Amino acid sequence: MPRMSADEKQKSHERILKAASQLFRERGIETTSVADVMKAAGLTHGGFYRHFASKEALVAAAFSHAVEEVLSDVESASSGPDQASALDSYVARYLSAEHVADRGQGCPLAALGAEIARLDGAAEAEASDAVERMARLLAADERAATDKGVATLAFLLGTITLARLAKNRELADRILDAGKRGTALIEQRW
Amino acid sequence: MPRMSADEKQKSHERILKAASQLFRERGIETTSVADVMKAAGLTHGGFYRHFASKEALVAAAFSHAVEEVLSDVESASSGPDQASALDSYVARYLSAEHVADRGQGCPLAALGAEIARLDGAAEAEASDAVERMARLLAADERAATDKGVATLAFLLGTITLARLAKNRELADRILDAGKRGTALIEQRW
DNA sequence: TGTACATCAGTGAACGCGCGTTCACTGATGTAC
DNA sequence: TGTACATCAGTGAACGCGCGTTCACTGATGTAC
Repeated sequence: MPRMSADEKQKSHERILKAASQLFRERGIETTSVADVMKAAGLTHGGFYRHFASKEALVAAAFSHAVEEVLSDVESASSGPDQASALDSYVARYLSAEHVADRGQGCPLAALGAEIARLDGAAEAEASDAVERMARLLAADERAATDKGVATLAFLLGTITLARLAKNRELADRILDAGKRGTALIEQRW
Repeated sequence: MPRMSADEKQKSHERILKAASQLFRERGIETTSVADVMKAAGLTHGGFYRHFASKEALVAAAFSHAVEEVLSDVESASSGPDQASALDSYVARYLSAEHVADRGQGCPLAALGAEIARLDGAAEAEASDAVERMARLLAADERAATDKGVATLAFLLGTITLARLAKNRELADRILDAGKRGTALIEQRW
């Protein structure tokens, strides 16, 4: 069957990256093997090293991929006519039961932040930049104080982490409600 | 050398628990081996199963141990004469550069929350209860709305997670400052 | 209180297993003429 | 455009290694008389 065309290779590359960025967020980095990722991408593990130098390199690339995805999503929405409501709808989606359940497509900082903070590879620097970019977006009012954005991000991330720890739906909903009230408070009174 | 007295066994048990609760918070659960824990407790790995049925059981016990430690610390302080200022000083300690650096002795929800949310063992139920107890303490004003406590906890946890991702001290300090301002806002305007 | 014996905390070698990574191999792809 | 050949994407077996766990063993502890 081998070998594939250059075009096919790039498609494989993207499938690996997509699978990794989802599986790492869902199950964690250490708990997801290279073979798991390759299988999810429809390939066998041996071919992995034609695409990435190591698992560590994949971690950095997959995290970066997830961050760009989320960021460009918010960026494009908030560059539209109604910037404020675009951010509001992003916050509402962030604090939804769907986001609590769907780690694989959710916020990479919430899913992997604590784990990445322990590493000291390329992903660490990526994550630090992601925090700043995300905060700047959430600060909303142009060149205004990014500390408002930092506060909003901290609040969102903390809320979803607590909601994911809740053992039942009712508690999770109470946590999400507190999160909504909190972000509104920051929005209005910062 | 073996065997030790019942008294010595209990001391070993406590050393294992203490080492585990620190190492798991520092390095993560999956990235800390049973042998690492036993070595830190001054023992060899073989003896582990005289104390715990499995690594999973140790995880639950160590997490619980860390939570009780933190909780009794805050509880005893806030049952004193000046409850409000005891909570204030806890929040100040939580949002300190020392807490950012010292994961091993810090908040177990911040260090392990995301990782535990992915498990489905005994530790998961423990963590859910820990969220509720912690929130009740932080709500401060007696039987008042615990959603204020939930919001404060989310904010603290989110802030320390972001600060731990910061690649330099300056950014970390800016994040901690935003956290201080945010908790004060919740305290005053909730 | 002293003696005989069962218990069991701790040791360190060994187990099966899954991990990240390497490698010989395959055959379609891409290139040089 | 056609032919000859080098490249290399993907496969699947194999590597060394560290993991959680088990086990035979040790000798001090605890207990029964």
